Parts: sequence; C-alpha cells; structure tokens
Amino acid sequence: MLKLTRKLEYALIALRHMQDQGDTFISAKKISDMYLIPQELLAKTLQQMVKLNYIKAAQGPHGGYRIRKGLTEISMTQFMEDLEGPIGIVDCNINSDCIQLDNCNIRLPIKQINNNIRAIFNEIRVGDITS
Amino acid sequence: MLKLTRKLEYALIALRHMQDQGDTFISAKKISDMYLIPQELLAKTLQQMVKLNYIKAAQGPHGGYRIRKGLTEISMTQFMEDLEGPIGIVDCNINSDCIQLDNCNIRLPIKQINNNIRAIFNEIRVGDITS
DNA sequence: TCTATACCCGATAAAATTTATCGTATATAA
DNA sequence: TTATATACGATAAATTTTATCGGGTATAGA
Repeated sequence: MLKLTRKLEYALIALRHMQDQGDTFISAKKISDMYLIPQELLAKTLQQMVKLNYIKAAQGPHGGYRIRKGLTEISMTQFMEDLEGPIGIVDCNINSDCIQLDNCNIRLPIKQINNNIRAIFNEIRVGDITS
Repeated sequence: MLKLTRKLEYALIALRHMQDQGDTFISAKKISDMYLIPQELLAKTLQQMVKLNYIKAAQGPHGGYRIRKGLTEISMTQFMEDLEGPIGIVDCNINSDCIQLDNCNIRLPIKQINNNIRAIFNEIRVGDITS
C-alpha cells in the first residue's frame, strides 16, 4: 500500500550518485555493483531517463551516464509521473472506468487526499533527495 | 505506485453507508450489491473491522453491521495501519532488511517524505470521508 | 424445533502488478 | 579488431493484491 516502485528508488539512487560525480560518465554496471541493484533493470531505467533528457549517455568504453545540470530543480511529481505515469491513490483518479462511477460514495474526499499527496511531491525537488 | 488497496476503499464505502444508516444493522450482502463489491471480500473486511471494534455485528436474520459511534474521530493513519499495516513508501521504512542498508544514499530524504505522507493522513479523520 | 438468513474464518486460487532477465543490435575508444 | 558500454523489444519470475471456496456458528421467526 502506498509504495514507491523500485524503479523510482533505483533512479534516485543513481541520480544521487551521478550528482556526486559531476561531469564524469559512470556506467550502469558500476552503479549497479556499488548499490547492489540489478544491472539490466537499472540500465533500462537510465535509458528511460536519457529519453526524458534527465541524463546524458555516452557509448563505448569509458562511456556511461551523467546527470544533466538543472535536473535537480524539477519537482518529484514531475519526476515520478514521467517515470511511472500519473499518481493516483485510487484508479478513478486516473482512468475512470470504475464500475461504481456515480454510485461511489467516497469519490470526492478521496480525490482531495490525492491532491494533498500530489501537493507534497510538488513541493519536493529531485535535488532535495539527490544532494 | 502509491495506491490505496481495494480493501481500504471497500471499508470506507461500507463505513460511509453504515454512517447514513444510523443504528440499523445492514448486511454485507446488501452493501456489496449496492456498490458492486465482491461479497466475500467485503464480508472479510467487515469482520476485520468488528475485531478492531470499528463496527458492531449482529448475527441471524435481520443481522448485519452497524458503525460504532465515535469511530469517525480516528485518524486515517490509524485506520489504514489497522487494516493494512504500517505505511511505508519504501520497505526500509518498515522492515529494514534491505541489502543496501548503510550503503543507501537516499534513505533519509525518503524517510522524510514518508513522514510527510503520514502527516497528511494524520490530519484526516475517517469521518471526513464517511460523512 | 426447523429453516432461512447472516456472520465467522482459515485456506486456497486467480489476477494484476512489479521486478528481473534474455537476446540482439549499435556505438566507440584504444 | 576487440572489449566495453548503451539501446531496446520481448519474455519470465516473483510478489502482491484481489477474489473465492468450504466449512463453521448464531439467531429470528414460523
């Protein structure tokens, strides 16, 4: 209940590490070894972050990834939703094909809570975690 | 990611309905029919809430459940943790057998976020949702 | 006392989601 | 040319969530 995915954890751990490395490229393998993260899974996550322009990749020997400057200013909401899709503590906050629909007697208050949680993550920058 | 369980949803829907019923006992079947909730699952959830002294059960014909007065004053944190166990957006906030341990570079900030989320649910009463 | 209704509860199964791996391709530094 | 490293679609394994089954007990009303 209310768990972050490992993908997000791995992404944050990697970002934090890259942050400490400055301009140096670091390979997925090194990070996965260092933090005991499954290599291929981390690699995929890093590749996704490249597409999102969160980080920069370099191929070949001495290649790897490095963080994009300024990334740390984006909100955790943005970060999480970029990587995992919309935040919704119940499904009807996302796709609304619930069989209950109008019949549901708790929809509005739950939606309000969802907003509160989103607000928390709006206030937190990625940099608050990675530095 | 960050989802409430259906059990919690069902429990809240049921509580809200019971709230509207006052002292009248209402059966699990009636509620499950009304809100299209799987009957046995709802029944189990209601039984759990009886044990927690959230609601009162009456057996036999015309039996069913009714809400305990004053229940609505408890916090959502208490409610959720009673029904589903501790809130923890990452595992190390709960059981701490993570292979990372000291090596983890994001543990503290994540723990802080967890506290923020718990704080949100501390501020919300069950009655804010069920009435 | 019989019967229908309804709660009680442990065990199991099905479904969905999350997590991890595989296989193949491409880029590049030395 | 070779070793290192990213890119990426497909698939598999594990876990968690959701739902069901099968047997029990209590009790109101005929």
